[in-house]
Parts: sequence; structure tokens; C-alpha cells
Amino acid sequence: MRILLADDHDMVRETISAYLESKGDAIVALATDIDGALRTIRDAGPFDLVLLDYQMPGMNGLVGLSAAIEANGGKGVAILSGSAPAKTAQEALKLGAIGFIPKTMGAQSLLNAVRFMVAGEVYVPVDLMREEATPSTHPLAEKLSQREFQVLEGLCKGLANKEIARDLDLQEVTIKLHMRTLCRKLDAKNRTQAAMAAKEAGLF
Amino acid sequence: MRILLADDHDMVRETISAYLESKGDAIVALATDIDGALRTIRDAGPFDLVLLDYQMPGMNGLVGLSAAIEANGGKGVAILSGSAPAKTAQEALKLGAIGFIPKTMGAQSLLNAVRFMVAGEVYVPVDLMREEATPSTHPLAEKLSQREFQVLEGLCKGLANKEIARDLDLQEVTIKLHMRTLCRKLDAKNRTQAAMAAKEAGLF
DNA sequence: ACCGGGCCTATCCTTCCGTATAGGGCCAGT
DNA sequence: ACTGGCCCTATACGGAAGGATAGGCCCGGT
Repeated sequence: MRILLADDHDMVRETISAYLESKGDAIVALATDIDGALRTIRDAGPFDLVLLDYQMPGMNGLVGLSAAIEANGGKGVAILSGSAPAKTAQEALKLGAIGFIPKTMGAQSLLNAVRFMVAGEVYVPVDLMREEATPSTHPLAEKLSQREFQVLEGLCKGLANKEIARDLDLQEVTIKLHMRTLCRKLDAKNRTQAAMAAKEAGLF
Repeated sequence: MRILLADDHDMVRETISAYLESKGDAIVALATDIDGALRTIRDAGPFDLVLLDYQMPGMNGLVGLSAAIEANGGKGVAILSGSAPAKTAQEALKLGAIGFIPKTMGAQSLLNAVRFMVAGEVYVPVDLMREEATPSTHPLAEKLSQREFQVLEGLCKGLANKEIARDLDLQEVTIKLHMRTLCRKLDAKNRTQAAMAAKEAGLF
């Protein structure tokens, strides 16, 4: 099977490709960014499977994914992600990805998943499906109430209290209240620190 | 040579260890977090080299590094990092790390570096040294002046304009000025969005 | 029945943020 | 010599953020 692996980390790219080639019977082409990946797809024809790192130069969000899917003409494209926000996985699948693979997955499992996807099946790890069933369950987010979580989400978009209030159909003062408890719980001095803490924890 | 590799991403951990064991003549022990790494070091005696992922459960910042260095009694401990802020590398070395390895490095280079460090030498990639010489050189940061960069750094710590002004020995108004141009350049509506953008870009 | 916790709202006040306007100094390229 | 970019400062104002205090609603546990 012919596979294209695109990841900007040389080490990750080379070791994973070496693994797939030795343990699996794969022929692996490599790319370091979206542009390189798209070029390789066009030059070397469609691959049985294209693996795209989620965090890579060029593919802001998932815009690069659509381009790759189109370029690879029918055959599968999957997303490879280090810190998987679960929500991203759903969006990727909605855009037509054939799979979503967190790097927390084992190497042998990766190989199995790759074979599965090459066969045309859609692969999603059970962890993410479970996480979809029980909406949140995040180590840091467990301390927060639902409201506080919503407010934090607005905060991380850089919204003002008034805007968050409008979005949630509440009064501005209420947002301020939540913001204060939020800052306490996240051990932050102000909204910016709270936002950074949330970002650091991988929420949003 | 006996090596301990600690990384919370199963895939990365297993493929890299497979590479080191097949291409290099290494015996690789594995751990998924700091606690596991420390336990393994104590149980299985000191390793010729310990490789710690920078972003891993338990090791907030570099506090886990010191513990590992102490536990490994004299023999080397190195940091493995995905997004290398260069400054972190210097701090790691200051704390007694024997090396700093960005994952953007090739697999063969990793092997060379590992052999080098096992021999007792301190390894740092030239990229980082160069980056130290020419302070910044960041894709997004190239648009920013030095001052703006400093202000952004303070912002990302969650500091108030007044505090940033004190740190840089400037007037608060000046900070406000930079903050405004900063927001324009980062395409942000306010300081929070600017901070998130910086975080997103991997600065700090 | 009572209490506590989460939630929403209100008023008041201080401080900080964001913006505008208007200077001056420094240095590099034209 | 002039322009333009970067840097610093000053004054001023409206609005937002942050904090304190106080009250009411609903629900689950004692």
C-alpha cells in the first residue's frame, strides 16, 4: 500500500514512516507541510492513504484537509493529531476525512488503523466516541460548572463580557461574576491569564 | 546502550524506540509520564541516557527535569520537545540537562545525538544556537518590532499594561501604544485575542 | 424545614483598557 | 534634506473590567 505522511516534525515523520515500512508492508512518501503534500499527491498520483498532521504549517484549522481530499481523488485522507480536542475529529470527518488518529495511540494500533482505512473503512478511536457520549470530562474542566465553561469558551474567542452575555442571553454582570470565579478556579489574576491557562490545558 | 524514553504519545514513543533499537544498538525502556520515568530509573538503575518529552503529564515546565537528573545519578538526561522555544533549551541546560532535542530533527540525527550524549557530551542543535545569536526569527514574529515582542511577552504572562511598563522601564501610555499596533498586526480585537494568537503561534 | 451551592440580577465604585490627538527624538533609505 | 519607520511621552475621555455587597430563585442533601 502506498501512503503519504505529512508532518513537520522530521523525527516523528521519519520514525513513523520507518515503522510502517518495516512492520507493515507500506511504501511511504513524505511531506513537511500542506503545500508539499498537495504537490506530492499531484505528482505521484493518488495514494491509498494520506496522513496529515493537524498542526502543520499551512493547514490552519482544517482548511488544508479539504484541499488534500480533493487532490487525492476519492481515496482516503486522515488527520493525525497530538492533542486531540475530539470536536476537531468530528469536524474532520464531516469534511470527508476517512479517519482521525491521535498520537496517543500505539504504533501497532496505528498500523491496524492504516490497514483498515486503506480498505476504505472510516476509522475513529473508541476513546473519542466515548468522549462524545460523555460531553466533557476534562482534567481541568471538571472543576468548572457548565456556565463557567461556556463563559471560558467565549473568553478564549477574545469576546468582551458584553458579547459573551449576548451570546448566552444573560446580563453582563452575570458574566463578570462567572469571570471572577473562573479566574479564582484557574488561579489567574485576570481574564488574559485565564484564557492562557485554558489554552495551555488544551481546551479549545 | 540503555536508554529511557518518556513520552505521553504512545505512537511517538513506540516508533522512536523501535527506530533506536533497530538502527542503533540501543535497549530502550519506556515511560508515559514523569512519575513512571522516575520509578523506572529507581527500579532499573541509572540509564546511559534519559529522554524526557517536554510536554508530558507531571512535568510542568522543567521541574520534572531536575528530579530525573537527580534520580539518574550522574548520567545524562535530555529534553525532547515538539515546539522548541529556544529559551527553554537554555534553561534546561542550565538545570543540568545533557541535551535538548527538537522533534523537527531527523531520525538519523537523533541517533547521532543520542550516541553523542551517551558518550557524555552535551548536545544542542546548531539551529538553536543560531537562534540565540539572532534573537527572534519567528514566522509570525518577524512582523513585530523588538519592543512589540517584549510587550507581547508581558501580555502573555497576563500582566497589566502598568506592570509591563514597570518591567520594561517605560510609561504605561507607551505600552498602550504598542498594544494597539500589536493588536493590528496580530489581527486581534483586543489584548486577549492577541495573547491567544501568540499562544497559537507557539511563541512563549 | 433548613441550609448550602449554583445560578442570575442589581447597584456602586475604582481601576484599567482602548482610542484619539499631538508632540519630539532617532536612524536609515531616497 | 527630506521622508518614513520606530520609539517614547503627554493629556484626555468613554467604556470595559474587576471588585464588593446584597438580594432572589431553584434544587438536592441534612
